[in-house]
Amino acid sequence: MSVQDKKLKHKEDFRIKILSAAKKLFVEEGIEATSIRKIAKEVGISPTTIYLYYKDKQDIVYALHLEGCSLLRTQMQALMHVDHPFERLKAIGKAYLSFAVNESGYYELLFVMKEPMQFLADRGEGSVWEEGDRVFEMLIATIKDCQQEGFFVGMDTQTLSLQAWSTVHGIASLFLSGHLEKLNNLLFSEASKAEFLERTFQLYVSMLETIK
Amino acid sequence: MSVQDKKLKHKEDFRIKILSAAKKLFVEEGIEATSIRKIAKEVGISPTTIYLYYKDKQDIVYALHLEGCSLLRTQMQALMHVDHPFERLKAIGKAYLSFAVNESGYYELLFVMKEPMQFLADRGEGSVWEEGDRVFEMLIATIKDCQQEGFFVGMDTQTLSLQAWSTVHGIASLFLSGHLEKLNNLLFSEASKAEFLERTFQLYVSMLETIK
DNA sequence: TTAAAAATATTAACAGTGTTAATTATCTTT
DNA sequence: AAAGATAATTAACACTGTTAATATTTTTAA
Repeated sequence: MSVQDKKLKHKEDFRIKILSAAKKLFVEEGIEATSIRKIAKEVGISPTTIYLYYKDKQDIVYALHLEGCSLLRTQMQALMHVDHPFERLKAIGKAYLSFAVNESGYYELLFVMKEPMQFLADRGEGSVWEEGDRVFEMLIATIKDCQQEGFFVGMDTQTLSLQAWSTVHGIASLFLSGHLEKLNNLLFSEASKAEFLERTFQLYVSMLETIK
Repeated sequence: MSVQDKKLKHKEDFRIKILSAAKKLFVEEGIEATSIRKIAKEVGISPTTIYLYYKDKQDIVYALHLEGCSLLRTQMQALMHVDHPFERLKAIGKAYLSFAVNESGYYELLFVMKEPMQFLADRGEGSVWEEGDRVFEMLIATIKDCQQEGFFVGMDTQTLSLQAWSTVHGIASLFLSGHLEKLNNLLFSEASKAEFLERTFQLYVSMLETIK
């Protein structure tokens, strides 16, 4: 291994070290409470050393967001084998909601926080959220398959996909932000907390089945 | 006017002064960039003086959120006279989306940020988001009216209401967070930006019409 | 092997943040 | 006018992200 390769490896190793420290902290204490200084302490280096491996904090946040993206994509990819497209669509929706609940930190990073999108915007006007695109692509493909099987005939695929995403994102984000909990009209007990996502999702599914 | 009344008035005047300074800053520079120190400078007082009138920053954020709530409620209230309940439902949905676009700062304060809900949670476990409740109540009432007119027969009113809210919130929040913009699959031009909200909303409306 | 050069890491520092304690100024009451 | 209560301020703490200057280590060249 040449010296140059060693350097690159060292650089990559450190990037990973920093990132996993960041992830550990942000899982344990939340994304807001995760500072550069705490990450540095976790890795055992000086705070400024981090800037040799990441441009700034947004860069770290973006890198973390990429990890979340690939995790979600992996989970959804496992469902792409489901034969019947409408069943697959339902499975994807459920998986998305599960991801929101079980990986709430990642979910906020991917779909709620502005930072990752701002990072892309800073990178240039025409920059694209490729990792998000890949995930969304699976939804589009599934809905296209549905249409070929006679579902949603004559409807615009893109609008349909965006609407499906909006629906699950809407309920997931209201849930995670704590808004549902504080709404008296929904006076739900601890037990039925997660059930609320399920019920709303099921209603949407039944609406999709009706319009067929 | 007694001395005690004068004191109360002075206190209330100052609370309003601080709040409108906060609102001005957060409209001009965004909510993130609005600090206690900047608010104080805007009012022309010392930063610590603010703590004589508001418990902490979260308290100010919550007060600001209340103003946003009443603004949204006012706008929606103006639609409650629409006779046909389904037409009213559509009008409410449009008004909600308009609020999200035209009062994006308030929208984030009301439905995206965790702080106001955290403020309630800190106030006690059984605390309720009354102002939000009042807005949501209008949606529930409208959907109930729809059901009495033969729409959505046999469906759960609460779930239906929550699902309607989720749908519009989903598209609004994805739009405001910048996620839609960076999605290549949606490659939308500047002109069609707002159109995306409209299209997705219309699709939902047509779905509601279909299930009738 | 040693001296120069380059890469890497650290400390010090800046300009901010929210917030509290101690101190000063102002107003109210006796 | 003096005493007491209220209001407002300054000073300070413990943080934040980030940059410049300095020190250390590693690599290259003589």
